[in-house]
Amino acid sequence: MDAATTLKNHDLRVTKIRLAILEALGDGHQAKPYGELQAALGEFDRTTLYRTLLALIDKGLIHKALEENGESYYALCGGCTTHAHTHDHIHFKCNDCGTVECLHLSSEIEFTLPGVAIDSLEITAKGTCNACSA
Amino acid sequence: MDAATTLKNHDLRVTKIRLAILEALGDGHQAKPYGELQAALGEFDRTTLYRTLLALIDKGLIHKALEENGESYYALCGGCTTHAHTHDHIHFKCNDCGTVECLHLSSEIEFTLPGVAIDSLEITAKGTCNACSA
DNA sequence: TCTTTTCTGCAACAATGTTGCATTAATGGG
DNA sequence: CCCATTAATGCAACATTGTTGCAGAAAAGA
Repeated sequence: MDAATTLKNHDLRVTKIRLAILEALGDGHQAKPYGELQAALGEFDRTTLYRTLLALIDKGLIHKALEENGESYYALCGGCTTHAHTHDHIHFKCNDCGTVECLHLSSEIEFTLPGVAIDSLEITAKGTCNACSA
Repeated sequence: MDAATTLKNHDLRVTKIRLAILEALGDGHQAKPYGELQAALGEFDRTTLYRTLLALIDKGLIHKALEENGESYYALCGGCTTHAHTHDHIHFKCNDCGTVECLHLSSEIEFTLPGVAIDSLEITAKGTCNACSA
């Protein structure tokens, strides 16, 4: 399914910046920092980028993978559907190359905390990726 | 051990703002957002607060518990020593009252990712806390 | 093509992060 | 207790991101 169709399916009009963002996010298993998106989409206004990201998040097309040093990382919601990301979805950041990947675990992470009800889990792992450790 | 001694033990001079920050962070199992710290420490310059937080983090007295919507939450390194927080340390945020707590798990969370070497894990759980679910 | 609805760009402002520099305060020695 | 040294603080200034209002431009469907 192409990007334009995806947008229509989510009640979003097909516009240049939306197509450009979806293209910039690539195959979706990698998250990109806001700054990189802004640089890649320099032809568009910063406010428009900001609002477009909000719209895409709202409609479940992308998600904020992580926030680090005041910068947000965004990624396509690949397999993830609109409903909450489940406990088998984690983000991995390579300390060497800076790449942030969305990964799925084969099994869910489980644990309980006394007295509290857990709605969502955000798990960020940091280390060295395949390519950088070679 | 009082705050002044703790500071000295970590190669930090004992100053007003440092004592005030340590006091503001209370017993340490709860993380406070930057904005709240700044409001509580209004008598000090914003830059000084910023640099003092960096210094306290650098010396292992406090840590950044989480970052959300561009705001950082800070907490005392209670049991944690200077070395990295281990996999049994998580942060829980109550969606109702906004409280962020540092919690320890009885068992470490374990999982592997093919090909990558994991150095650190950050786990943030969100939901409803004990008090708010009552 | 026209109309409606939404999106975009611009202006403007708030908050946090960050650095340089001069002044002030904390420490340890005498 | 005072002095010299070293580190911390406050101020100014600027970068980046987040955020809102509003008018003009563009998308969608009839």
